[in-house]
Amino acid sequence: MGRTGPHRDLNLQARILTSTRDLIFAEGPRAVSINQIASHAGVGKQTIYRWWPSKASVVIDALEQQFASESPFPTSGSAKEDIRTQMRAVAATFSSPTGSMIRELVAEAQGDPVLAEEFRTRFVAERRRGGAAALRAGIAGGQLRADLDIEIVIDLLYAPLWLRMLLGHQPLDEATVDAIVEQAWPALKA
Amino acid sequence: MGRTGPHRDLNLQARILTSTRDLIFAEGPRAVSINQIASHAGVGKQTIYRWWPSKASVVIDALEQQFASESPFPTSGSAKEDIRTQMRAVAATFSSPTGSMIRELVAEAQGDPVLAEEFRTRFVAERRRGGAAALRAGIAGGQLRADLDIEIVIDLLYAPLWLRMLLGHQPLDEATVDAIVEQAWPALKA
Amino acid sequence: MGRTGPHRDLNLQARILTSTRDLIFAEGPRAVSINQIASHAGVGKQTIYRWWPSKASVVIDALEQQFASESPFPTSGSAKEDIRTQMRAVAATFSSPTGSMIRELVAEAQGDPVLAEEFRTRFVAERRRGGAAALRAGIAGGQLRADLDIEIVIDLLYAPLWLRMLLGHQPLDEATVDAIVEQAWPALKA
Amino acid sequence: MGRTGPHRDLNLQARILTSTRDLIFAEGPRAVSINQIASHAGVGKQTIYRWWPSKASVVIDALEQQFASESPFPTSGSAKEDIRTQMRAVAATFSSPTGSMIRELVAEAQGDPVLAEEFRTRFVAERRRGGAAALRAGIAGGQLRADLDIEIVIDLLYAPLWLRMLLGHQPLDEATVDAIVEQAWPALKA
DNA sequence: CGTTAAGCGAGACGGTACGTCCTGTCTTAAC
DNA sequence: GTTAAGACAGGACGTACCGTCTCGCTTAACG
Repeated sequence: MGRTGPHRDLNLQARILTSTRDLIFAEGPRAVSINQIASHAGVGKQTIYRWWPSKASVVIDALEQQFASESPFPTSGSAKEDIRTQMRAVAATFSSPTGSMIRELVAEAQGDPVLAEEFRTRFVAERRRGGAAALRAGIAGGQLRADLDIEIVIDLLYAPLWLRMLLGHQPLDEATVDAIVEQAWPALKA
Repeated sequence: MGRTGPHRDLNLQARILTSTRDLIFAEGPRAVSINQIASHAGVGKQTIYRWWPSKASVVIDALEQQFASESPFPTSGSAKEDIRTQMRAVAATFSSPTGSMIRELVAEAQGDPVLAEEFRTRFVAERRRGGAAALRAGIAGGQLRADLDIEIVIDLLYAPLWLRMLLGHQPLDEATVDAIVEQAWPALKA
Repeated sequence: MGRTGPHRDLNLQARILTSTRDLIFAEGPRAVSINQIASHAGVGKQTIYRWWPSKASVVIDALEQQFASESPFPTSGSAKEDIRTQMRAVAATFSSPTGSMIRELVAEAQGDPVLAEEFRTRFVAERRRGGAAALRAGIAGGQLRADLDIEIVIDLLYAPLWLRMLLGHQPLDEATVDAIVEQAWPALKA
Repeated sequence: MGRTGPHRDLNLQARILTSTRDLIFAEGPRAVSINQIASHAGVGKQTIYRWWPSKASVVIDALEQQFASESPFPTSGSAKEDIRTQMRAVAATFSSPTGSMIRELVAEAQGDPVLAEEFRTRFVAERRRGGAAALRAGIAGGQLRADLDIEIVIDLLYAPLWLRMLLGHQPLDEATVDAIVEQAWPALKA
């Protein structure tokens, strides 16, 4: 019992997300419209709205696709080293074109609570989990203080990276990461 | 060699900035258009565009006006206490309607390098100066480590507040501030 | 090779033209803005600009719509009588609210060569054709001179009506038409 | 009781009128703003509004200045020849840049009854007087029919020239003038 | 010969309309 | 029946011009 007409082309979603990413890479955050994405992907606007409620929702999926291939960090045994490695990876991402997508989402989320929640749940929480795991491993291994407030410490370490991406008030490179780790270390070490 | 003709009407400027602030407080940052500001201030649209290049530029000035009356923090003698007081004030501002204006500016700055630079120079740098002063005083008084990297430490302490305002992933209250200070203190104290 | 997607909504076009005519009749030609037309027709401004390059272009179409229902003049057998009848009809139109639309178009066309050409082709030429036909019939019937320069004679007869509409220097009524016909008749009759 | 202060600088008016004429010559009718005239004349806007109520009023004065040096037509003794000469002069003016000024005024007058009246009184009536004089001379000399309706005949002869300037539907040259005169002559001659 | 008030340039002002752009929904024709 | 193309209502944007107003410079008549 076959059906007639073309079927949902699953390639379409991928094409849309790729176009979104390419356009944001090329034009920077906030400079991309739904119309542009649609025509760049060779897709009708309705096809986008069928699956996503807003441009930002598309961006968040494109971002997730970007991270899909992310491999977990190897653990070296040294908590300080593992933290530094993770932070360097975050800094590198924030400095790369992928940072533009994140900046776009943060910007859009300021006026869209639904998106904000989605962004927190699907992206922010996800990234924090990795950091928390490293911290907990360090505590378990006796290298970090047992009484650390994990959420607070994650903010101490990572918020500077976020802020430098968003405001650009200070550089965001490996030296910066190292300085943060060194500066914060006395507060972390057992 | 003065110039002839009428000059910038400072009264008017104030009216525009006040209207901008009032509207943003009432409607939220994304819901305010230049037309609304103009008609609320009883002003022609061109008068706004004569003096500011964009809505965001008006907002940044309105924000500055908001902080113009800011009084300097009293110093208690205790570096830890002074830092905590300042951070609590920042957290309070970030949680107030004024925070909406800041969030709007951060969002808009993601796509507007000129605005971003203006925001860094006129707002961010200004606020960081206060924190740096408190830290230097603490170092001079022997209560804080002499080898602190001031810029890094400011980020450690304040970036979490910024990020909680922008992402809303964690609360932003006095308890949070206290937890941050306590957690970071071992890294700061002499 | 057809095209896909929705097509020009002719219903909508009619609504826009009717609104244009109604507003010009009510307010006079110069007092009508595109925004007014759009909101009176319950239409987005872009919908107007999608199909017409300027307000004047809309007016010219509204004018054409006005004349679409025009019935051809009955021929009485008397060339002089037929000419007079036609001229009276023109004078009546020029004196009616429809005259406002024509005056607006003539005015606008002074600064817009494209509109001028459109007006000549679609309105002026069309009206002149009727006059020319009457004249040729008169010549064929032996009532008018065989060597008439049709274009010149049409100007002789109708230009006074146009000019009185545009300048208002002299009345534009049936008596005027009759006087013109009587005065010019010796130059026309066989 | 005299007054103090500088007096009205009559040079200014001339400069304004010349600038107006130059700009209309250069840009065509309908393309000139008061701001442009003011800055081209090196004059404040208020100086223009001090003496003229509208842009069109300035144009009408500039036009009059243009005609100030006009010399009366010599009379040849032949009514037909005199009429033809006058009409050729009118056609030449209408075809020259001066025609742009007239077109601007006709256009503006369609929406401004006060200007329309001023234009009729100060320009149209003035020009018609010359034609009427030639016709009356021809009647007096027995070359033209005694029962001519002067106003109607002036329209018959000159309205085609006006209309060709305003609509551009037919050429406006000496051959045209000759054709009009020849075609109309049987209606005029005694 | 200094005072004073008008003429003047420059241009800021409130306001209106413009024509462009984008969003999110709806419609049509092709495959 | 899904799709690409794109029309649609709505509304913000930034520009241009209008006619009024204000500022400070210059200048001529009065005292």
